[in-house]
Amino acid sequence: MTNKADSDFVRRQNRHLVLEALRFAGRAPRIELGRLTRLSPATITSITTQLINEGLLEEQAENGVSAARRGRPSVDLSLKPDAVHILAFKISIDRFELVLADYSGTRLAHEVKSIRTYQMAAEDVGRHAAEFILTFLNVQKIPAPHIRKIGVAAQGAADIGAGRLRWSPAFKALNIPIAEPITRLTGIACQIANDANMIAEGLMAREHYQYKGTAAVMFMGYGVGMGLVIDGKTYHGATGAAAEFGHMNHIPHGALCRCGMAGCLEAYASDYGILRHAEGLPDSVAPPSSAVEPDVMLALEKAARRGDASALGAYRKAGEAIGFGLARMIALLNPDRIVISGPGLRAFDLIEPAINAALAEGVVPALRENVKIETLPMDHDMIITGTIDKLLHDLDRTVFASA
Amino acid sequence: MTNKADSDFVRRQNRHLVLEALRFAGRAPRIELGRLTRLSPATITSITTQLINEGLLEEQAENGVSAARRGRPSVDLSLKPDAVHILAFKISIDRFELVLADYSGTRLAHEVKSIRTYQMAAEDVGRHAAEFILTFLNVQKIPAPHIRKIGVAAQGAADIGAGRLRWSPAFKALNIPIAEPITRLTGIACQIANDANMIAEGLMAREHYQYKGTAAVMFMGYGVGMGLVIDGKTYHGATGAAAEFGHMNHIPHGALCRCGMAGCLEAYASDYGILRHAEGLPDSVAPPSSAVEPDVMLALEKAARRGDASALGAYRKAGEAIGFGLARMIALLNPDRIVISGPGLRAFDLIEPAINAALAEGVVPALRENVKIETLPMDHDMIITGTIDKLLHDLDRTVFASA
DNA sequence: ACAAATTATTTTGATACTCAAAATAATCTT
DNA sequence: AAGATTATTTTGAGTATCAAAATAATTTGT
Repeated sequence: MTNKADSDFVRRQNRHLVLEALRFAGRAPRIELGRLTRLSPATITSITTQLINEGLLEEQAENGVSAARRGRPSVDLSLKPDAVHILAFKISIDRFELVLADYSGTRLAHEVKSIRTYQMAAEDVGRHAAEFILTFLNVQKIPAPHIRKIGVAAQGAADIGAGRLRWSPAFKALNIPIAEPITRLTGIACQIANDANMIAEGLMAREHYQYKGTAAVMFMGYGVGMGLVIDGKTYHGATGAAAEFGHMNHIPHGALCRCGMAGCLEAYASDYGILRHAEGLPDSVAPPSSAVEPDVMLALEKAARRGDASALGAYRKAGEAIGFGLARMIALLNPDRIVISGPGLRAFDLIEPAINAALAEGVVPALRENVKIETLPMDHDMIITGTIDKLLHDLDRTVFASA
Repeated sequence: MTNKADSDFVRRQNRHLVLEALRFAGRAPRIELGRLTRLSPATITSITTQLINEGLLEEQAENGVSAARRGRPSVDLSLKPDAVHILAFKISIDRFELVLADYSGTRLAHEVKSIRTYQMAAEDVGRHAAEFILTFLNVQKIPAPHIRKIGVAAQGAADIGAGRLRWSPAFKALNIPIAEPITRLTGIACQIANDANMIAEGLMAREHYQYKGTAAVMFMGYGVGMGLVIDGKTYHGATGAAAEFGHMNHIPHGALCRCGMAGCLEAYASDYGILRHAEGLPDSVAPPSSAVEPDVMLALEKAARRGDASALGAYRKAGEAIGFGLARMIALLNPDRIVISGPGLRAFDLIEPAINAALAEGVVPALRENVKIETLPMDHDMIITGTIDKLLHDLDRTVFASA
């Protein structure tokens, strides 16, 4: 059951609609916003003047486009960049990354720090993160109060409500508090999310203004992740740890996984899983604690392309794991789209036949036929992009939608 | 992105709220509706008088409850039973079942028909169904136009949009048109759904007025089904064939399933799968085309309780399949609740240890710990109940919520 | 028996929002 | 320079909700 509606709700909803339309379009005249939102010109005028007065929107001087047309020229509106600033913080193995962005989503500054994460004590992580943030803001000469929100994207299982990282390959420690210490030490609101979810977020936000379907965005590389978009919204599960596709069991009592369990999909299809098979090591060999170097994977790929049987076999096993994993996911969720991305895509042609074979064997054709499988060239930045998108959309919805 | 809001939307939303509150409460005075919906007394008066005038609500004479209290006594309102009538139609192997219900959800008539479904030609199914319905209405002396909607619940994969049954254990034929022929021949609007989804629907509607969580309702018996409730709404997937838990692959290249694939969970955990193992037959033996007789399963259960090793082994295999299936589902969806039901529950104590063992092995403890697993005694009627609930909720939302 | 107290419901008047239609603004065409 | 055309704003109407006041229907107390 949803909540009651009143005129306050109406205004919030429609303000939100206008903001999202403009975020999607980049810049657009009022008449176009009316078309996108289906609101009348009168209402658009009312809402946009309000938003301009609040400093969220601004008129763009040069329009150009309509110069050759008859009639009163339209005036483009756009989000006002300095309405608010946000920080996207990406945590991966031995690496902190920070990006400052404005309200329009434009990136203003970028900073990377190498830092030994794996052995870090749980209670120190937040402090290290906060120090990194404060130094960054100091260098950029931006006072912390100008930042409205920090979004942290990390590998592993995030507990969104508690702002903690339940488990992550970047850390040996478990249940690491992230959001609370950052907020306490910097004074800036902070939320945490899973990195694959952020990719899905960014992808859907970018491609579809009103995407209402169900899509699974898979991500393969040093690990295997997934972001789920269900009925047009990124799905986080009861505690924010949904779509742990990499740790969905593939073979009962199977290969040893980084997470400590046996038989996880990741233990067959991630960089280290593929490598372990290619090297002929038994499934019971413990995975390495740090990421596999890119050139090692490159060498493996080359070997496979030369026809090396054990390399080819390892890729085949990876494809079979992914294929059956996707088959299981399809049976459960009946999505209309699957998007595959990640650095592992480089060797996708070596994996794909096994994926397709497994899909043909693992799920009834009627269901299989109904899902479109696409690949998307990897862009490491997509996690940051998605985090920025999510932060801004959240602000639009929760903060700026209300008067 | 959602739709624009206007005063029309506000009224619809709040009318819906009032209807749902009353459906939940059964009967309640206006003041209580105000509390449940958070609408002001003035608004409740306005909405309820309108609904009464439209013949959807009525005042109840005897209140009784508040007789001993001071002040103006409250007047209970309730849904007016004869505002509308609906039909719930359950299709299972060799069996049609029809229930007539009124707007309050009260069942008015019930009819079962034995009919050979399995060999039926795809194009005949709708005609047989329509004939059954028309005969029923004739006997009950109810003109077809008095029925607002028919809801069909069937085993197997339903294509909700197309109103077809893609695949069902009740029929040998595939892609059977259901909704269209029924509507054409009876003149009554018709929709189709998966039976396990209807159980989930009924369960959630009954237990929680404002349940917002994510739950999986599993159903074990002649087959294995599942209904998913995601963020408080039953989830149907892109084409209405979601939650085909029974046909989620368990073991690659594994046991032969009714659906024609190999290795489906159902091939291990359904009646026929358990029986096949108990009888020591190889996994490649084709499943029977009709349901296993209940007394056969009862005999198997007794054998297991006597300590029969092959029977116990079969139950153990079933538990392992279910346990790993649930583990995979948990990794993917991170639900807060799992409800297990169905006739197979009778032997649940024989299966449970293996389920728990598989869960312990198949999913990281952090995720496992976060989900509550409950069992619910089977009530065959729950499919009908859920179908009625869904029909009425849909009517409340789509038809009666608008002026 | 009757006033006071109490609780439920309805009525009244104010406010907020969208929208259609009219008015105004700013351009191009001829 | 008048007319055509397109974008935006203004005006006036309509419909919601809501707070506060009024009314209704009881019980309690004397």
